[in-house]
Amino acid sequence: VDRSYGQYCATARTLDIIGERWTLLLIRELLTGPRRFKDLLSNLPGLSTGLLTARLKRLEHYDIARKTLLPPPASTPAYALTPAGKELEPVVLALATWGMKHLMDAPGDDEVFEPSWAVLGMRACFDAQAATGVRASYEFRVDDDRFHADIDDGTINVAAGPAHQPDAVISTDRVTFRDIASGHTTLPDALRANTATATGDRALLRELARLFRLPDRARASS
Amino acid sequence: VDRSYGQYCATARTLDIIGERWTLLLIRELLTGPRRFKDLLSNLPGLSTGLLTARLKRLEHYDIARKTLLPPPASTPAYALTPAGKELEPVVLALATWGMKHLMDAPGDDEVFEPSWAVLGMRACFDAQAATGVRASYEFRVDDDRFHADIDDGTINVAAGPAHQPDAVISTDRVTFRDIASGHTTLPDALRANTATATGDRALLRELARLFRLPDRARASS
DNA sequence: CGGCATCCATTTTGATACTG
DNA sequence: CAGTATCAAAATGGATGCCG
Repeated sequence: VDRSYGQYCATARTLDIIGERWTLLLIRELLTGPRRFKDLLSNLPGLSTGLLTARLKRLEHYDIARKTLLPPPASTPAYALTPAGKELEPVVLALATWGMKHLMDAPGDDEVFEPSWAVLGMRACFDAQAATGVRASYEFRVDDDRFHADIDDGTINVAAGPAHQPDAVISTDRVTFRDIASGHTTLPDALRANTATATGDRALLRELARLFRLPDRARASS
Repeated sequence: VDRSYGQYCATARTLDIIGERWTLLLIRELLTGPRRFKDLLSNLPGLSTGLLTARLKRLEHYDIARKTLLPPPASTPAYALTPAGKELEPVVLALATWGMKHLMDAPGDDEVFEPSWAVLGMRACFDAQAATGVRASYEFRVDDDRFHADIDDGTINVAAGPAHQPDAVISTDRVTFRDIASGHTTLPDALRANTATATGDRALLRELARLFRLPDRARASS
């Protein structure tokens, strides 16, 4: 039940552990914060409860994720990455970066979308160079979901949940947000079309386009 | 036969294409240069001819690899990465970096090892900072295999084949090379034990330890 | 050598029903 | 809600035979 590539190679050994189907997407989910069993299921359509259990067990066994309790008043079980698990972020961001450059044509009719995925997208698109000396806190409200990006002199922290002291707040719906995140429209265009609204520091809002750069699209193979 | 995650997400789309078993290891092989069908088979024990054919077809379909002819006098068919395929190097290096830090205990009795894998390891361990202003060409001879690393002011190019004008040449056997690459011994120790020999620029040989740094081992979970 | 095709045993998966 | 248990469908692997 434990199929290994049988190679003394760092890449192969990593893939022995996290190379199975669903595992890297599961890690993607956990990279934006602790998640409950049912939320993992609903964000990974097609994954069955049994397989999710097996994957989580495996991640626990290798000290990549851990079962925890959400802080009160929730006090409900959830899964969170360990430090070793968080160190897999470069792997997921590298996959995302390549995908953004080569694969992000229009969404398929049957493709689902979760705003939290764009949280990782922002980490991948963040331009640390452009952010030197910049200090800003943005809050994003997408329907009922909200998350925030805190930027401080070349570093960024994007996570789920509201910002503590946002300098600017952007509100929009899921479809518009998806189109902005994928480069099919821009925030200024959405503001003009009234599908998005923004409040707060005007100058910092204009900075957004400079801080997050989508890669030039290279091709659109199917 | 084409199972997709069905998510509008760059990570998921990338995994739709290269997430199947064997695919990333196949890309690892091609990242060190064009390879013939039989060499791919022999470096990926357990992969069958039919599955290798299927994987190569898929990579060709997505313009990640291409079937080419090796230059004369060989003139034999081989597979090489396209530019888009080479851009997957950060993915493989990220996997390797994590694996080196967390998983590289002693080799299992049944684990195979190919020196070419260490070529990628060198790219992953290369410290661009430490190499500013350094210009050097190293050749490595591992039994009959040879490859080279050319360093020029913070950039590195590691590939199979001999160096054009090596400043230093290191010769050793596969086992010793494996132990050096995995941090279980060091080049100076191997030289003292006469399991490795080195000729050429002494100063540049000493530089090696500074240019390539293995990560601190974090744990050794099985 | 460089593949493609076929057959078959074994694993992995996906869907669904079920329990504390 | 958080999982277990079950079963059918699909993917994989290994061997082998064939052909240019």
